[in-house]
Amino acid sequence: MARARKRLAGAAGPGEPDPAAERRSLSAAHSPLRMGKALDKKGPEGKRTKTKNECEASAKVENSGLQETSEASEDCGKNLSRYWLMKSEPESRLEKGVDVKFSIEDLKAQPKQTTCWDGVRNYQARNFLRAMKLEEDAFFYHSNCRKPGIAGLMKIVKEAYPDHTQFEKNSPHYDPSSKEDNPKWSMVDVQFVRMMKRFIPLAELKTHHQAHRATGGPLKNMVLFTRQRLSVQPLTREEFDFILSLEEKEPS
DNA sequence: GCCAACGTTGGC
DNA sequence: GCCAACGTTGGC
Repeated sequence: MARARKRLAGAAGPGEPDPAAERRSLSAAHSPLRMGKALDKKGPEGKRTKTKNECEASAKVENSGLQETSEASEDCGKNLSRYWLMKSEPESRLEKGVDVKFSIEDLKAQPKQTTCWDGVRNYQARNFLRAMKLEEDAFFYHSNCRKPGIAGLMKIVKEAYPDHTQFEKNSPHYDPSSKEDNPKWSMVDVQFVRMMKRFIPLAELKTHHQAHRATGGPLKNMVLFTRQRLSVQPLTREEFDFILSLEEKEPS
């Protein structure tokens, strides 16, 4: 966002999590929570970002929970492709006097249609950012708005690096506990790929999720529903492909 | 380490 | 605007 808004990820407030909390989150495995996107710019880029990590690290972190391990281990070796869902608020909302709004239209309007995904302040979400690799696909999800749902597709164009907003006192995402020589929070850069052929509303995803819980369908464990509030979350390939297939169908 | 209070997320 | 879910804080 250019100013963005993002939602951040974490829930907690002021700030800074302690190591124990971090450990807990990591081990917990997963869950996604929420997130938001960010904003804007200040620097070269503006919005939120993601991170980078390697296979090993990422596989460990992530897998722990959310996805299946088997899948994860596979990834590590070869096809490491993973898919993501990242939340951002498309409607204006002030956070410490700063508008965190950042919609997919805002992303499209950025230079090179690229932004840094800043403002994530939740350990699980941060760890997912760190697990992201170049060229991976992510859904751009509109949250906390009149029409929540998946608006489009973007891809990771820069792996995780320190989120500069954690050091900026004026940022709504300033974290006084984070030190320059040991940054706590990360972001990645994302680039717009395309709008969904049709907007996929949260309600529709939920309907499928509920049906799939009974039938064993692809959305049965979708993190969007199993871990509320996670702003950066992983999707399996099956989840990703199923959601893309919804584009061709009539709204349900 | 437990756990109650607190604050945030985010759908409705 | 309400409020349920849930992560974080901080006393003990």
